[in-house]
Amino acid sequence: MKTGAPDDALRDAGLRATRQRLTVLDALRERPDAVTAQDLHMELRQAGEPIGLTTVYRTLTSLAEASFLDVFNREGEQAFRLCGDIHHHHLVCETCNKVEEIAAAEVERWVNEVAERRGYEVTGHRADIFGICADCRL
Amino acid sequence: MKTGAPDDALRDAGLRATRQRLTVLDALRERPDAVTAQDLHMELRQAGEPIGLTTVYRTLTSLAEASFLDVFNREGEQAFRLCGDIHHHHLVCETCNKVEEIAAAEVERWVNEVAERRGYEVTGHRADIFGICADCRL
DNA sequence: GTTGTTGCAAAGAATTTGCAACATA
DNA sequence: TATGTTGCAAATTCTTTGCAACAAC
Repeated sequence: MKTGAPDDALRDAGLRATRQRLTVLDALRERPDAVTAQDLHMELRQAGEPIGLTTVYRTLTSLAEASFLDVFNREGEQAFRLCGDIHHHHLVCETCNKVEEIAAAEVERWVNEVAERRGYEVTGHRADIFGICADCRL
Repeated sequence: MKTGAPDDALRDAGLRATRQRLTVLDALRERPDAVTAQDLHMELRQAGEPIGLTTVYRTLTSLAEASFLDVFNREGEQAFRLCGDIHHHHLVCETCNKVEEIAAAEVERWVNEVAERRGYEVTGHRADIFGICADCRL
């Protein structure tokens, strides 16, 4: 029994701990990159996990709504990734799709300044960096 | 004959200046906000412009590929907006969808610092602020 | 036992493609 | 006139929904 029981997130989200949902959560825990519902479903099926595409979609959507996942809108589709904190930014490797979280105090400062100067009430912001990680540059 | 002839962009992109493409470009010039192919098509048709949805999609895609438009991936669909410079950031009003461009020297500095610290070769970044503009707050 | 969950099949929405008619250079 | 462009209809792709069988609490 390890810390951070696999179904804590589900309980917290008011979702029943079904085999399928646990499977999805486990898969997400092992990836540093963001996945698509389609891709995740295919991988799980290939790994022998019996789970329907619909369920993958529903599980990812529920977890994202409960703020357990980050949602990335790639062209045409959306990718999901486990996230700890509510607020953070990302460093994304465009080659392997790995996503690292980054702190951004500087950005927050800049956001507030700009918004105030232009008369906006801030409701959110995003600041992501795209690049090629050290491993992929080898 | 005004400066910045409406079809300069098309010429530059190696595209023929057809009535439809000029119509799309004109429409884009009048909007400070990003539009969806579907929405733009509907508006043009309602305005009596004979143009097909397929053509709107193709025109927007071509212009975006030629860097004349910015592409915003909203959930499920993508919105386009005319852009002058290759690089800039945005202040987006979530109520009226207006998009203002903002300078972000501070952000550029932050981007380079973070990337270097983590061993990434920067290929791009994005920094947008979402909020409610002064007009919409009245 | 209740009530939430699953997953198939079908519906939907956004976008792309085949192809014959047509406009631009 | 030669080649790029249009637009309809049909095909694709991602995502959602209806609903009956089923699993969690």
